[in-house]
Amino acid sequence: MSGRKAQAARNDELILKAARAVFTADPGAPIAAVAERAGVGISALYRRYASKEDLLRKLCLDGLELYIAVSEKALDDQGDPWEAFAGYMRGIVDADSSSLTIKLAGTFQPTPELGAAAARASELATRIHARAVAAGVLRPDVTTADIALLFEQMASVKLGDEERTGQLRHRYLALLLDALRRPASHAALPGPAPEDAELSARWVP
Amino acid sequence: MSGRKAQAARNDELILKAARAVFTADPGAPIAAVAERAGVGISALYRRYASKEDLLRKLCLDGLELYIAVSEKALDDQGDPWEAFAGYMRGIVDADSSSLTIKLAGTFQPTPELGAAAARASELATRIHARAVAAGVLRPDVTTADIALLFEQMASVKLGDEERTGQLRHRYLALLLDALRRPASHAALPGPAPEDAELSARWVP
DNA sequence: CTTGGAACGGAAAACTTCGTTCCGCTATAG
DNA sequence: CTATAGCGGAACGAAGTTTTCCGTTCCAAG
Repeated sequence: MSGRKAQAARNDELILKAARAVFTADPGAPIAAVAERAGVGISALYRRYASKEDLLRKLCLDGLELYIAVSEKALDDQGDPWEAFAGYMRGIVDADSSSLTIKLAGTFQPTPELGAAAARASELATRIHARAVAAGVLRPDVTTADIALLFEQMASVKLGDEERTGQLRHRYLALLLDALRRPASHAALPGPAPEDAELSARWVP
Repeated sequence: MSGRKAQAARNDELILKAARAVFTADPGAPIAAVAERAGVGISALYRRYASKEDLLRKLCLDGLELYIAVSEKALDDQGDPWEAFAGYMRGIVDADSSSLTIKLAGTFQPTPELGAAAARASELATRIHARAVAAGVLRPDVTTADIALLFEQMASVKLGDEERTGQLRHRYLALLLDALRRPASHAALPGPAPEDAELSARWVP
């Protein structure tokens, strides 16, 4: 398979990848930024999606499905209960679906399909949470909804490039897991702490 | 004191309060939103500030000064080292200066006065952190810069009205303090956990 | 070869949003 | 009574964004 058709199929992926990156970094980014990042013209976008909202919906759904996939894998893990739970949280933080799913929510009309996926994601999160509580490895006064908000807090961390941001998110997730775990067991924090220079870089426009 | 002059003096305060509330909720809000919230016309704003940037600078400086005041009060606290540190963190979260100071940074040309205030704030934060570490009450692998990023994470929590948001921030701050404290001592979480309805409310535009 | 049309690039149209200005009005100070 | 500080909000102009549109390219079928 090659030629024009192949190029088009490649662009499908290219555009989605670019859109995910751009809107994850800035949920209010213009469509032109996506096209530029994908290395295609604007019309290549509009050939595939009827409107910006359409593209946003697609991204949101993809994000939810990734979330669901990570959750299902975590539920399959029948090993150490705490490690299964911690692995779940690390997986969700890596998936970075909060950024897209939450921050884009409210910017478009949700479809039934999207609602169904959200319900499924919520159900899985509840099961994972319940299992960890039942196993006695999770602080019992933290609820499923708490976990959801904590994910958003991890997603709010943004500093430097994508790699550095991920590193820092895991650093604070480790701190959080320390607070969440029962019985307590304080692990070392991963990744280097932020440098002052990293912080102050945000002060210059 | 009454009459026209009094009304103007009252508007001074009204406008600043409205601006703080509006830009805290949405750093990119239009100036018209501030006027509406203050219950005044747009010209009342422009009589006091030459431009939007001017107003933003004023807010940022006020936020930094509040931060400094809270920090100085914490440094004065010569009681239990952990309580002094925890009180400091609770104070900063209540002041909610991260939302204004950080999220507005980079949107305007900083003045020397602003730079000086930022330097002073940073110095105080370092002193407070160092004191807590020296007293052995703070997890030693957490740096001053870590604390700054953790403040931002608390500030990223936004759910329901202002009161509910504050409540939740303190809930997660308590969790965080649990992870930060040495030797470990797990306190109960304050405030009710988020309800599912609170979370899902964000899905409807 | 030729050619129909899918896919594309990118300029321009159409629209939105926002900061700022301006003008007419009101109520007070003098 | 009058000059004017202070104000409300419509009007304006500059950006910025989404969407359309049209000329071009390139593959594949005849």
